[in-house]
Amino acid sequence: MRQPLEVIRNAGLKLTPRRREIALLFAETLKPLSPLEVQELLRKRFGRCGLPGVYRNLEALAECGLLLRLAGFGRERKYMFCPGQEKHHHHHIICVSCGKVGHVEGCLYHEGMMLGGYRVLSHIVQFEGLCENCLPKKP
Amino acid sequence: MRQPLEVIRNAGLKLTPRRREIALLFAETLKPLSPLEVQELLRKRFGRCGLPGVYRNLEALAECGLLLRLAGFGRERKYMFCPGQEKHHHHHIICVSCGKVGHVEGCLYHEGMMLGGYRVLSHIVQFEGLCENCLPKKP
DNA sequence: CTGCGTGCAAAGTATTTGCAAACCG
DNA sequence: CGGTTTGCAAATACTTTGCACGCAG
Repeated sequence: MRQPLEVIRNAGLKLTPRRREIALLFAETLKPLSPLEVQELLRKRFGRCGLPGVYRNLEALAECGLLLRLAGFGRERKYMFCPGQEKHHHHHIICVSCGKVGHVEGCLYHEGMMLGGYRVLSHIVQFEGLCENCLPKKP
Repeated sequence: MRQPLEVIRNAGLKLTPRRREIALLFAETLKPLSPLEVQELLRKRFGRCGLPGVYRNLEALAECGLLLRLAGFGRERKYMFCPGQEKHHHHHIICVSCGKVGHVEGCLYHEGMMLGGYRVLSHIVQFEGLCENCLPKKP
């Protein structure tokens, strides 16, 4: 797994305390977090922290590939840590019970293929399910 | 293809002018529309029309299966007409050039299957591409 | 030093709610 | 007639911007 702080440096971003805290928070948590949740967690751990800064950092970290923007229908933005290799195409599955994010390998869709008369340029694939730990609880 | 107005009646919703206009607008347009776009189109065609009513109707029509909420990353909500059978599992592909929505049959994922150690409960799959008409323009 | 990064306050956008009047069935 | 549905105004939720100060490189 790539080292979060290295990724930030390689992207030409400064490694400020705020940035470092956010990156490590996601690396430890491994769950989808909204900007507001990130702010609350940072406040508990490190004192004050402005929401605009959180938004800017989440975008910056998503831009450099460390975080992933989550697809969804609502107006709520969510990000999560993506520990995979940059060039490795894969998708994610989120546990509806505990929020843990898993990786799904072997995607069957790829750029350029034809589907229903269209040439595919990009796709969103995202799963919800139950992880190994939560399965026994909800059989 | 199901008759939009029938679907509304069967869902126990009243068939008001506003509702009828929205349903027919989507049935004719066959493109993803945001609440604001819907309001503007209705205003042009039928005079005034309140945004809250549009929001409520879009949700109601999505609830009864006539419209589909579009997945995405932004904060902008989009809906589109879904002329398929209710029980027929399929996904959609949106032309990035003209916005036309096509159907993709034969999804390879289904409820209950195991993926990466998770039991799948639901999934979002959505494509962007170029439709037959727009393909020649962008070779 | 220099310019990116930060917090704060304030501005934007998108969506939702309360309510009285209008309307379908 | 009675419960939905509607438009309007206002409230809410979420996100972005402007700006002066602070800190990494």
